[in-house]
Amino acid sequence: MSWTDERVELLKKMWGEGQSASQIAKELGGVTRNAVIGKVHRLGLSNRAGPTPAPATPTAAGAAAKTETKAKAAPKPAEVKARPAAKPAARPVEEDVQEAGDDEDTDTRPVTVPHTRKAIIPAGQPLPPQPSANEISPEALAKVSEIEKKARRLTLMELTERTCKWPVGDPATENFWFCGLPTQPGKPYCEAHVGVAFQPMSSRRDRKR
DNA sequence: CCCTGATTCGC
DNA sequence: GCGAATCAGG
Repeated sequence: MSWTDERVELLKKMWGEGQSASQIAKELGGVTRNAVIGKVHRLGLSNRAGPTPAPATPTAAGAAAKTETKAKAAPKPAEVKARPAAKPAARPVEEDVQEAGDDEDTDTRPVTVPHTRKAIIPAGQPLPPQPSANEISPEALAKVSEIEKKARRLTLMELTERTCKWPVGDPATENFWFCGLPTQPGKPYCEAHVGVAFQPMSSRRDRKR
């Protein structure tokens, strides 16, 4: 594979969006993350952080006469600070806040759900189906509610191929996350969630209610 | 262990 | 220019 205009464009786009080199590599296909990183550097769009005014390069003073003069004033206004930033806004907060007086819960809760929540799915990848009030073995359900306490509570961006992609909570709420525990080899979910995600055809049928 | 980007250097 | 190997970290 070679770096065609299209591929380079996609690379720039994704890199600009804060995607990781490996993700970009997978998207492009035919290249490794190393190739992507290498290209990124050659393109000179490495530091995703704004034009960090690091002119005071003490080292560049005498020694290395590496005339790094490729800085064409790179006017990159579009260099948005696309930091993933997973705001910890809605943290359960289970600590006994011993504030001076004011014990009368002043309603300092994170955020209230916009009453009009229309099950909005966070754009993107194939999200696993919620088990809803289906017919799932109570054992499995119990197992799930158990592990959800241990879940890593990852954000969409933090998911990788080896993190459980089981969604928890309401996507329209701050209180939404993905399990994130280690996936079962070959599966998109962790052991517990595989249990409720993949119901054996037979058991489904046999389940008489 | 999983992952991240950065650098080097033979091709 | 390219990217595997390697480095340096989280």
